[in-house]
Formats: sequence, C-alpha cells, structure tokens
Amino acid sequence: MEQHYQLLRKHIEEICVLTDEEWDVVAQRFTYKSLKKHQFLIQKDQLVPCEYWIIKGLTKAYAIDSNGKEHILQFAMEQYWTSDFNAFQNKVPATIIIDCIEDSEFFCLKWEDREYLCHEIPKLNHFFRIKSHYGYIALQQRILSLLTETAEERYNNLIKKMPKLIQRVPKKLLAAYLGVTRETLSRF
Amino acid sequence: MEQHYQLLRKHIEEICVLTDEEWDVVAQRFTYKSLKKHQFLIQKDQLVPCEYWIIKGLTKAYAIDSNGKEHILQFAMEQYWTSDFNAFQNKVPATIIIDCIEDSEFFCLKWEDREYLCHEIPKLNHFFRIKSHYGYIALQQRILSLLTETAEERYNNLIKKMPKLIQRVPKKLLAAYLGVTRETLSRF
DNA sequence: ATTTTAGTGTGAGGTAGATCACACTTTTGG
DNA sequence: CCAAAAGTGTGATCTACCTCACACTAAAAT
Repeated sequence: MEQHYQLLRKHIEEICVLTDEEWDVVAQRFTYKSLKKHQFLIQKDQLVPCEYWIIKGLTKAYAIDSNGKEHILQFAMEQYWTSDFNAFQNKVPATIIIDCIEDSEFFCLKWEDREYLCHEIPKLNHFFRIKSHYGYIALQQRILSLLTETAEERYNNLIKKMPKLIQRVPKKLLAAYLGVTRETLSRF
Repeated sequence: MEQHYQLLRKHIEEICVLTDEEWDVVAQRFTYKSLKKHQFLIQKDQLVPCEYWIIKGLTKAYAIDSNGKEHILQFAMEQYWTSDFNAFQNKVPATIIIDCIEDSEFFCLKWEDREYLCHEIPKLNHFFRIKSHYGYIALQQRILSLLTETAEERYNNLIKKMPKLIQRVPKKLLAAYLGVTRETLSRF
C-alpha cells in the first residue's frame, strides 16, 4: 500500500512538489477501494461522493442511449482520474455509468476533502486547476476529431495515440468510444 | 469602461466574492481590446499570449480540415472566455483560429498575469479551477451529444439550449458547429 | 444605387456507415 | 472440463447524411 501512496505523490508532484508535511495532509484524505471486473464504480441516478484516481486497472465511463446502445466517454487506466464529474461537482445524481473492464484499485477523494485540500494547500488548488485545464484541452481535441475525421481515421489515430490501451480493450468497446458500430470497425 | 470592469467583477464574484483590494489587483491585470467583424482574435500558427473574456460581441473558434472545411469548436459571446487554450497554456503555436462574427470587445489576460493572480489571490485560483471544471463538463456533454444523437436531434437541442445564440449566428455556421453540412441542416 | 458577396433552399445522385443475420473463436465461470 | 457468455468477422441490405448543382434573397461594399 505504501508504494501506491508513493505513486500518487509522484503523480501530483509532476505538477507541484510538496513538502513531507503537506503530503501527509494530502495522503490522509484519500481512501482505498478495490473492485473486480464488471463491478460498478458509479451507477446511474446515484449520488457520486468521490472522484477516483486509478492505482491499477481499467475502467470505462459511458452512457446508454434510448436504443440501449452504449457510448463511451472515457477509458481510464493507471494514473488517470475518473468520475461523473458533473454529478460529483454539483451533487446531483449520476447520468453516466462507470464500471471496471479489469480488476481495479482506486484512491477515492470525497468532494469535501478535495475542497479542504484546495483551501488548505494552495499547491493542490493549483494541481487540480491545471489537471482540469489539461482535461478540457483533451476533450477539445476529441470533439475536433469527431467533427473532422472519418471513423477509420479516428481509429488509426487512437492506435497511434494510445497503443497500450488498444491491447487491453475489446474492439467492440473501442467502437463504442469512436462512435461507430463494431461491425464497421472490424472492416477497417 | 468602468461599467465593463464592473461586469467582469460580477462575473468572477458569481464564484468567489472579492474584497475591493483584491479586485484592484485583479482589474489591473486585464487589458482592453476591440475588434471589428471578420477580424482575427487568434490566427493559426501564432503564439497565443492571452485568454479573452468577452465584454460584447460574438466569436467563433474553429479548425479547417484537409478539404478546406470549417469545423467550429466554440461560439463565445458576452461573459464567455475564449482562446486556443492549448496554445495558451503550453506556449505553442495556435492550431485553431478565432475570429469575430460581430464587432467585439474583450478583456485580455496574459498567461503570466493569470498565474500571478492565481498565486497571489487564492480565490482567483479557485475561480479558474471551477471554471475549467465546468468547461470540462460542458465538453463532455457535447461529446455525448455527438456520439448519441442524430444531427437533427443535436440541432433541436441546440435551439432549446441556446436560443439567443441561434438568432445571432448564420445557419451555415450552426451546421459547422453541429457536424453536418448546411444543406442537410436546411432540410430539418 | 448597383454590383459583389454571403447566406439559404432544394433537387438528384452517391457513399460511409448502420442494421440484421449468422458463423466462428475465445474467455469465463461453475 | 464443459457449458454459457462474450468477442469477432463477414455478407446483404438499408439509410442518414454528403456532394454537386443551380436558383433565389439578403446584406455589404464601392
């Protein structure tokens, strides 16, 4: 477990270096959680108390449309943050679902604890601001890719950009992320 | 001009209330800029020194694909922030273009000044963190809408969600935002 | 005031990708 | 170890949306 905490510290310190005292305050606020493949991290219509940092494993965040089809918003693996950020931030019931593609372990941070840390440790406020900003930029890129590229181009770019992910995710889920059917993807 | 500053203060104070002293420090860091319709706020391949808060007017942020077609990432009007946030944050040349759909006025905030304010005034750090977070959530919604809805549904939802915007933007630009051709949009 | 230029509507035909159906393989769980 | 479930490939057909073409209107520009 201690080495998991060290990983999280390292992750945060890629953006801002903490003193040992600061780190102690931070580490105290995270709790550990472990789930098996297929178990839910977040279920629809439930409140979302935490955001989650992935120690190990792989999750998908998705919505189900009126025809029962799954559309994937995010794959998250080691060192990624995931949650229904809207539900988490605004304390409303979840509109997206997150479950585990592999057995997974998480560090969980409650909303109150995040706000406490941001308030007490300016560096953490900075950290989350920068993280949010990078997240925003990544989503902009994804929107542009949905607007400008064909499904096949999106698939090829995903392979280039996240080769490790491709190995771990069944193609039918990649299709649900790229916005095509699995049949179409299999013809590329 | 003074009333423009008051608007900006009010905008910031929707998230965190400032003392008069804090506001003085903040206001000093913004500069004023005005552009006519069709003029560029950000041009491709140029460095992006600022992010922009719109006092008055309307802009579009877009990319041009290999076929010369325009794809719109964001419309921004009064009280919105706009920039090529990737270029701005990482000090790399712009990959998107922003120009004015109407005559527009801006408050400009340089990267160094934003970091200065975030560092000196924790409330501003908080403000930008929350803003980024909301931005992230809005883009997630847009991705879901691109993945799950037909073009016609996206159009109808846009009309519901931003009726004021529709009045001010030619339909061919709405089409470029929704990811359809103007011909298809005109048949809905 | 009149000539460009930008915006819009609509027909005809083409295409990327969806849908449905079935066969086959791999993984999972008891 | 075997049955059930999940994942994958491929053919046949269908459709939402694209492309190209042209006509008309509204708004800028000189």
